[in-house]
This record gives sequence, C-alpha cells and structure tokens, in this order.
Amino acid sequence: MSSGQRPDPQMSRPTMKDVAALARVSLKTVSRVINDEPTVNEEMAQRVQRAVKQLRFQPHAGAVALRRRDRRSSTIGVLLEDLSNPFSATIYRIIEEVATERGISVLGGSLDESTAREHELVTLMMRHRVDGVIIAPASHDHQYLLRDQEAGVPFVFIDRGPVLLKADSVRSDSHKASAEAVTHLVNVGHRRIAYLGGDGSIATSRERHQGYMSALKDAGLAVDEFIVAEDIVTIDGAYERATKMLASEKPPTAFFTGQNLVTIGTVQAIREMGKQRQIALVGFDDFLLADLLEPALTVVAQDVVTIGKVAARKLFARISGDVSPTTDEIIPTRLIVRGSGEIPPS
Amino acid sequence: MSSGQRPDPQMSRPTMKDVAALARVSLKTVSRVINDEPTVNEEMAQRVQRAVKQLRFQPHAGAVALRRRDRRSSTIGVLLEDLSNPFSATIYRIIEEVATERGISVLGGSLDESTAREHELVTLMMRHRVDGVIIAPASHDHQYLLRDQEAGVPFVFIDRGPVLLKADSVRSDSHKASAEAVTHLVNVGHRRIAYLGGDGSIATSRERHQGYMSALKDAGLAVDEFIVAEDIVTIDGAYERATKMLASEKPPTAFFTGQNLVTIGTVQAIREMGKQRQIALVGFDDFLLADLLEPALTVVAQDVVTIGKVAARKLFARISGDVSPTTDEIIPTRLIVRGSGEIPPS
DNA sequence: CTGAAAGCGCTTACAG
DNA sequence: CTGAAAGCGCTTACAG
Repeated sequence: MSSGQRPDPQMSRPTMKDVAALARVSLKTVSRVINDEPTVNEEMAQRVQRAVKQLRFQPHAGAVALRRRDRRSSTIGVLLEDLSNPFSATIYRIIEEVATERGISVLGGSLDESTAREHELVTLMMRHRVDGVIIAPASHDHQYLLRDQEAGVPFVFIDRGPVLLKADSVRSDSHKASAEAVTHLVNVGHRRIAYLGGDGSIATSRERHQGYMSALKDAGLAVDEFIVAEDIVTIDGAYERATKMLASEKPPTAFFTGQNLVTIGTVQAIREMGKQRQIALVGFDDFLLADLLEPALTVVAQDVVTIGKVAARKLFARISGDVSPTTDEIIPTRLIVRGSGEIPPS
Repeated sequence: MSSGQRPDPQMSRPTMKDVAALARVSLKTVSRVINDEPTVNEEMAQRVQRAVKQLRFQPHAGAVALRRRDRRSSTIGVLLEDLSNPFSATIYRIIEEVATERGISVLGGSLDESTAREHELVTLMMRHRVDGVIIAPASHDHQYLLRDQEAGVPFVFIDRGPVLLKADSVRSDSHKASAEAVTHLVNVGHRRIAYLGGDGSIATSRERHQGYMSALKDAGLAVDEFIVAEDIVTIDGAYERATKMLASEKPPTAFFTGQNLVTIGTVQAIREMGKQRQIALVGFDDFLLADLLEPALTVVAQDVVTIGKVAARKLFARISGDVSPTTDEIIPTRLIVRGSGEIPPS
C-alpha cells in the first residue's frame, strides 16, 4: 500500500507524503519548507530540500488550491474574440507575460462573437475556479456574471464595456478615434466619404459608425446611406461592397473602414480598379505590412499593448484584494499618416 | 456551520453537499446524477436536477480531478513560440477548437526561443497536472520530459521534432519545401540566389538553410557565403543584411527568405532601392496581405491548419489511451506563385 | 437502487 | 519549532 508501488499502468508521481517519508519528517514540515515558512530547523529543512530534488517533487496545484484558505487556483481565464486574429493574439500575449511573472497560468478561449460560446467558456472557467477573468464579450447582457463576481471572481472587460454589470473595463475610444479619422479625410478635402464597418451588433462597431456620423455632421456633410455599410464580416464582403460603391454613378472619393478585414477587402477593391492613387482610405486598426502597401495605409491605431497591460494589471490588483471603485480606462488611439489617407479628391 | 452561511468576505459557491441537502438525497446520489450514471430513481434524479439548477451548482474541476481514478484534469497545455505571431496564434486557435469540443480547457504559453522559459512553463503545466501537452520546443534536449511522459502525460511535438526523446511529432518538411522554393528560382533562370534565414540554432531554420544548399548543389551552383545569412531575428536585421547585399558589387538577383519577419525586412530593402521589379523573392510562410504587395509575394506556405488539427487529434488519441508506436507526421507545403518569385534575372 | 465511509494531495487550525 | 488530526469538494469501493 506504500505509494512507492505502482498498481496503475501509469507511474504515479511523488507526493508530499513520499517526500516526508524520505526526509523522515512530518507532512506538515514538508509543507512548511515548500511554502518558505521560516520556522523550520535548518537541518530538517535541508533534508526536505534534498528529498524534493531527489524525487523531483512538484506540488499538485489542484490539491493546493482545494485546501488553501483563499482557494486560489493560480489560473486566470482570458476570453477574447478570436485568438488567431492579431488584435486578440497580441492582447493574449501581453496578459500571458504579466501572468507568468506571477506564476499564474492562463486559460485562453475564443468567443467568435457567439453568446452561447461565451456562456459555455465562462462556465468552464468557473468550474476550473479561475482567480479572475479578462473578457472581450460577445454577449450584450452580462448580468449572468454577477453571481461569480459575488463569489469573488473579478472580471475585467476589454475592448467592450460591461452591460448591466458593474466591472472594470479597458478600451479605446472608438467613437473619438473614428471621428478623428473621418475628420482627417474631410480636412484633405473629401466631401463624399464612405463607411464600411463590421457587424453592427458589436458595440465597438456601432461606436465607430457613430464616430463617422458625428464627424460628417460636424463638417456639415449629409449622410448618403448608399455609401454606408455596417454589416460586413469578411474580406470578400468588404471587397464586394466597396466595388459596388466605386462602380456606381456617384462613387465615394474616400473610404473609412472600421475594421481590419474590411480594410483589406476595400484595398483589394480599390486596387483592382486601379484607383489606389485616386481614392483615399483610412482604416481602423493597424496591421503588419500596412506600411508596405502602395500607397502605404493611413490608419487609426489602437494601443493594443497598453490595453493588454492595463487590463492585466487591473485584474491582478483585484485578485490581490483591491476593492476600490470600478474604473473605465480609455487608452488613447493614434492616427498614423502614411499616404492612403492624404490623397485629395479628384 | 452550514454552508449556507458566509464567514468569508467572499460568498462561497454551492457544493455537492448543498445540492444533496436541498434535494434530500445523499452525496453519492448527486454524484450519480451529475455523471449521468443510469441507475438512479427517476424521481430522485429530478429532485437533484432541480436543486442543481436552483443553486446554479458547478462542480469543482480541481476536486473532481483530484479524486478521479484517472486523475484527469480536463486541461491540456499548449506551448508555442510566441502566441502573438500568426503561425503560433493559428495553431493555438485550431487546438482550442478541438479541445473545446471535448470540454477540455487549454493552458497556453509562449516560449520565445528560451530554454529556461520552456522548463518553467512545462513545470507549471505539470503542477496543474495537464492531461497532455502540445509543444513547439525552444530547447534541443527533451530528455527532461521522460519522467512526465512515464507518469502518463503524452507530448506531441509540433513544428520541431523531439530530441533524445521518443514522442509524436507533426511538422512541415522544411528541407524539401526550401529546396522547392530555391529550385523554382533556378528554373526562372537565377544563378545568384541569396539566403536570409532565422536563428540557426533552431532546427527548422537549419533545415531551411540545408534545403537551400542542396537545391543549389542540385543545380550545379556554388555557394557564396557573402549572400548567405542565417542569424537574423528581426525585420530590421533582415532589412540591413538585404540592403548590404544589394548594394554590393555582385548583388544577388534573387532572394529566398526563410522566415516571415525576414521576408518582410527583405521586401522593405528591395523596395527602398526601387528594385521590386528586378529582384526576385520567394519567402517561407504565407501571411495576410502577401497578395496585396506589388509584386505580390510568391511563398512556400505551410498548412498551418492541418498541422494544428493533426497534432490536436494525436494528443487526444493518446490521452484516450492510444498506445500505438509514435508517429512523425509530415504535412505537405505548397508553393504559391504570385509574381515576386517569377521575375527573371536582369 | 442508495448511502456511509474512506481518501485524492494538500493546508489549516490546533496541540504539544 | 514540530506533528497528528481534520477537512477542502469531490469519486471510489464497498455495504446494504
């Protein structure tokens, strides 16, 4: 019955009990040494250290979490839109960085704009008793998180704020950034500026659309619904809409595109008509190679690194017991002028 | 002392005990219902179901794992080079997909080509008792994993094979793909083809370099070390080396670049000298927008999606008890002809 | 079919 | 300073 035997096909790993036996001390003493409690006899401590090394003992994180007073699992959950897209991937990476420094592991998940998937993944995270969650939600009602919040799990919202829930959030000012981009085009002389944006049910998409609208209004320009599209979710979709607009009788002289994929599809459309030197374009979100296109792409860029860092720090502060009022951090965006947005109307 | 009370500042979550009390059955019966064991009286089962709903009970994954005979934690570890780069991010996403279908959570980590970080993160994963690991290793000696392997944790290597360890692996044939790319340039008429590659200590980089060498040899061409660089790790580094080569007395007429960032830096260098219509270029790895450059980029593309899927399936097969001999899956690459690789020497 | 007891691998609270 | 007992939230093995 000693744990040195292996009844299973798979060898069992050493436990604290094995360490205690080898070091000829009690379980509790091993626990003390492992957790760096100072009140241990030097000689015993060394025996324990040696036994730990010899057995290559690694404490079972699950068992530790189960028994600890604070029930910390040393894991956090990070739920983003799609970990394969550059925005989500960068955010994840930054959070991972901050977490690893603290010995915390990260459970990651992609929501794909699906409320159902969000619910599933949150449930899964809760079963794992993560210490906190950073989420770019797909859903539009976050009351369901209240229960877990009250159970002590902090949630930090990223990119999109919480709805019907009080929680910290970190994001860019989409409205202002979009207005800035459109105003930039107005200043270059454009009067007929198209908007192509992503799924209008997403808060950030709506804000970008509204930023476009208010910039037009401020410039005294009327909105022409024919050159406004806010339901584009693929590169091809953007390509088609942009092509249609450009081929119309009254084509736009400039585009503001509210999302990465939309920007790419629009570039393709403009390029295919050979109009890349006539039609202006400003895109939301920067991406690798944007500066290698011809003309290079003018964009409003989010400060993705800062968003991730601020969110991670906020989460860890909450986990460490920070109970100050929730905050809504707005991270500044930056207009990067590269050429495509400075083409005057012809 | 009932768990309905909350001595802590943070409310405690309902446990199976609470469910049992509310449903007026034993713990074991609740366990049976939750685990879909069939031998439960219909009426009791319903009482349990109702109690579970009412309390919004979620089983504690850690406690379950601790007690299960097989000790499954329902988590896997995914350790890749850098989750913010498109290759790693796509792989992660695919694995996540396959895992989520099975109710498995994914702990992700970036190794950044650091052996130390690899060791740390593997240790962390082992503490969490992950059921298996998919790893694109930074280290060049994987014996240290033997212990965990024997303890029943399957490892699937991705992108790079295991060294001094027997384990499954899934990757592209870097050597063959590179040779193909270089031969393509030879067939276009090039006799002076430069190689710019990433960190030569990485196995895949070495294979790409060797593929370049053997293609030259097959074509009866001599190697000129001046136009070979295999220690480039940044876009700027590639830019500088390419610029230097192009500015030399005997510049190359074509480039084969062994990695994404290197390709981008080389494009910048060629472009800045205004030679994008004279100098040919084939890159290893495809990327978004490669087809929007002028000329569009010819690349050898890895089938990232298949690599991820095959690795994930292999891991889950192992976790489910597959004990067949280890395999080394080679996923075919594809030469995508777009223009930059078909420019003849001038 | 149902339940009381034991125990997974640890930490806690309490004696000595 | 050290250790024996209890218990975290579950499943297992075993009676009834």
